[in-house]
Amino acid sequence: MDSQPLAGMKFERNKVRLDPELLLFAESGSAIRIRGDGLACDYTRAFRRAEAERLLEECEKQIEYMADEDARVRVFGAWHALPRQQSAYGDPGVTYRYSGSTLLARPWCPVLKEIREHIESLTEQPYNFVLVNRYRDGRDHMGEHRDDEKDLVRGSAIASVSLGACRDFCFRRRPRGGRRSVNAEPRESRGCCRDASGGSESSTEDLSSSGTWSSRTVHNGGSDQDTEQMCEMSGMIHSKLPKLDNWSGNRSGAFENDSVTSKMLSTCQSSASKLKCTIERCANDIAITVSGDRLVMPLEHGSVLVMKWPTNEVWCHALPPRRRDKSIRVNLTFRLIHTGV
DNA sequence: GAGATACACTGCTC
DNA sequence: AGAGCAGTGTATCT
Ligand SMILES: [Mn+2]
Repeated sequence: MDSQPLAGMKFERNKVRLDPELLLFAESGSAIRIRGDGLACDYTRAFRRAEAERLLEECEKQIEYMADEDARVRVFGAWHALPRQQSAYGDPGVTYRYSGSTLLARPWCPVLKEIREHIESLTEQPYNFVLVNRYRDGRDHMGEHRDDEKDLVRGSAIASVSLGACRDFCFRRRPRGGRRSVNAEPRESRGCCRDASGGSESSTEDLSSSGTWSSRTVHNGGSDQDTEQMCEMSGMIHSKLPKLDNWSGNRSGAFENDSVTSKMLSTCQSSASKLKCTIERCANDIAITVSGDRLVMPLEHGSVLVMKWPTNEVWCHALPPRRRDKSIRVNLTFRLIHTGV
């Protein structure tokens, strides 16, 4: 479990199975921290309700979206309209490429500037770009993907601010689009061997010491040396980012209970042996569910989810349709993009 | 230049 | 009827 040489470690996809029965509840108004098995995410409320409402209103007034006819992507050879509205803002000249498309940043508008400043101070990381996705109703969605663009500064975090409708957000380890025959793994029991008892309190630090993810870059010729460098970088940012412990004051209203009942103020920790992932929560009421190999969490109005390295190296995420929902959601993903210089 | 990848869809089962 | 998986059938990037 400790110090093996990076080069000697092997990542085996699907070796680690999530406990399908795991269901975690917490009280709301604060923070969740997920660590382990390649996941490194922090979640908290970033704005109190009234403020979030105002910000959403301003976003609706100020943000301009691509014309529908421009919002198209090509996937698996076919062109499709995006199942959502999209736009991009950022520092002058910053562009972001994904899935063959190039987005050119519009100059910051006041509300995005304001939100960016708040999120920068909360996460202690600068951002020079924000991708805006507007989900008109529960039919709008986003498919599984990783934010693994080369334009992103290696090891930097992505801060995802949610305004409006609460929608589920899913993480999945499995690769999209199963390779056929050649690499197909021999069927392996997909059943839930439920021996949930195990427990074996994994420590929060298994992220940096365990080898489950570290030797494996994704499927593009990253070297072990790259990986080591990223580990170092991640360590740096890791030490700066988790401000969760300091949030118990009234800063940002993170613990203000103006919309929910908040009971426990103690930090509790849960872990599932199969998940090898630690979930810490502070007085929280959102439910994180793990079923099969999916981890699902609702993203509330006024919240921020910080996806840190190495989350996007291995885990896909998606915003699946929720067809019963009728209301809009605006999502802002703040990013740090390489500028040519 | 070869090999991996795919922010989308449909079609199917439950 | 909604949710979630499987399989894309070809351009693009490394
Ligand atoms: Mn994303």
